[in-house]
Amino acid sequence: MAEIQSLAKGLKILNLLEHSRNGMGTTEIAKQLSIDKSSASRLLHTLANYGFVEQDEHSTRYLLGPQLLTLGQHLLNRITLRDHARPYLHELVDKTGECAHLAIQAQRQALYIDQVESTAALRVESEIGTLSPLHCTALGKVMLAFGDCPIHDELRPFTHRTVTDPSTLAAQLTQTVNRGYAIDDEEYNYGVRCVAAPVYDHRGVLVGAIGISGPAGRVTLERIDDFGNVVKETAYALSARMGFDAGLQLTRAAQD
Amino acid sequence: MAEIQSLAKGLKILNLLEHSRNGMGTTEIAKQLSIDKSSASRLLHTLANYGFVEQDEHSTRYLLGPQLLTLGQHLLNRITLRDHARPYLHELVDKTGECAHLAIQAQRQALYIDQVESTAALRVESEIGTLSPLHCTALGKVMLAFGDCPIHDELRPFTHRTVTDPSTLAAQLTQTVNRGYAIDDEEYNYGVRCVAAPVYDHRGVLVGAIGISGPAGRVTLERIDDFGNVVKETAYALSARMGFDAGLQLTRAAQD
DNA sequence: AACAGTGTTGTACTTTTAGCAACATATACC
DNA sequence: GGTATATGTTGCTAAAAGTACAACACTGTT
Repeated sequence: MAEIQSLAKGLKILNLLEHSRNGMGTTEIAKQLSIDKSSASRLLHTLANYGFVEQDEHSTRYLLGPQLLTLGQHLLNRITLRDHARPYLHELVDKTGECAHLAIQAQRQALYIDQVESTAALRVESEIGTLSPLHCTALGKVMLAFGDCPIHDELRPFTHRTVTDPSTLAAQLTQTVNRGYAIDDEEYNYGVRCVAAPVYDHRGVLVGAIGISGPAGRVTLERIDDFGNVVKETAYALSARMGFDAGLQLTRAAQD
Repeated sequence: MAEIQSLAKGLKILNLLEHSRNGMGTTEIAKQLSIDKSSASRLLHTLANYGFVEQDEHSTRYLLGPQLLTLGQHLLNRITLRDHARPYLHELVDKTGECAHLAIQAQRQALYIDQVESTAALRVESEIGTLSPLHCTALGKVMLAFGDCPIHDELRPFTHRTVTDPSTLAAQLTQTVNRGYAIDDEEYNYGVRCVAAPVYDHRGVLVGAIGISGPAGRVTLERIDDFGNVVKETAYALSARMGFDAGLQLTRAAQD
């Protein structure tokens, strides 16, 4: 197996910088890796050009760059969430018999990134990759209620049940927080009710929402609290799978 | 400035993989970067050796690797908002000649966590670590306008200009969102005007605010829009430094 | 079974890179 | 201030590394 040595050296530099608190100088890095100062200098410039390292202040010491953060976050938020969520979506389908969805927030909307269809004959069709408004979908309301995005846009009506009054919506969101799951009662599509709950990552940051949606005839208002609790518990299990630790929040709050 | 080309290619692969949800194959990567399959293959092996990429399941497609997460997290823990903000506070002082501040939200108040004093003779004294109300300071208004915290407390007056009417404040906050910066026009301390703008982190979450404050004689209402735009742009640059990418949301939506 | 599509190896060619300087700049110490 | 020590960057050429073109192994498809 061939190795591209120049690349390997660059990667070694990154690993080296991880273990230094205040950054390292060109010479220091060169010594650690047993390469010449000039090589280290050129490697560092290349890394800096792509944002993988950064020169601190007076163009002296090098630190890890923001690009690593971008890539790392990207990895964390996208790849893991969807993969981890899949079995939980199946679990929801098994327990409720309805279609299950996973969404994240994007462009102030809810972006559906995964879906597991129920085997039931009457099922709600939906497409992965579509954007839906936040104020009238269960997944969207979860993001408004548990997330950090203020309500910027107008509350456009889609059905006669769509909540268009901000204070009514605010009250609903408070209720949503209290009960731990959000409801869409035919507010986006006639004949469709949805329930959704928040998914957190290891830092306790809201990363998405999972939920179910089904015809109002099956997802009745009498049963909706049972559905809600199932979704809530499943979402909580998924959060735990993502490394979320409820105790962590308390610790952090105490610190700040 | 010399560039190590092999290293650059490896880094380009990482950037490429960021924008693909399901990973990419060797051939696909090679085409995108206009390099040979064999080169791509060897570069990928090297990246994989150091954990920067990973082969998915049946040794076919490549994905971003866990090492990026490690480095990214490391960076995140190490570098704080305050460290990042400092040069930008200096920049504000240089450009405006006024005192610059950094604040975060804590306990429903604005907590001043850093300050850079201007060299001007008439300067506003302020102490790091102090808490100020949200409704009558520029930094606080930023948090109300761009953040997620509803207005809980009563709007206590500090000067005769303090806004105590909730709907007036709400209108001001809408205005604040539209123009991108907040103003405190002698609403907390007589003779002091402040301007502040929001700072976001890599996830697009509001993490704090930076702003300037100075005597009303220098920070006049005529000049306040100029100050505002300077603060806004500087805050935006700081956000970018924190990993915030305004285009990210669009990119994400397009991919899935 | 042939085919189109991957991904990984050999090998000779040629380009890039490493190492050695010199240079520029910064910091410390009499 | 001037010398000394250390650092970071830049020319230059030998030498080593990487590239391209194959051939090969493997998969799934028609």
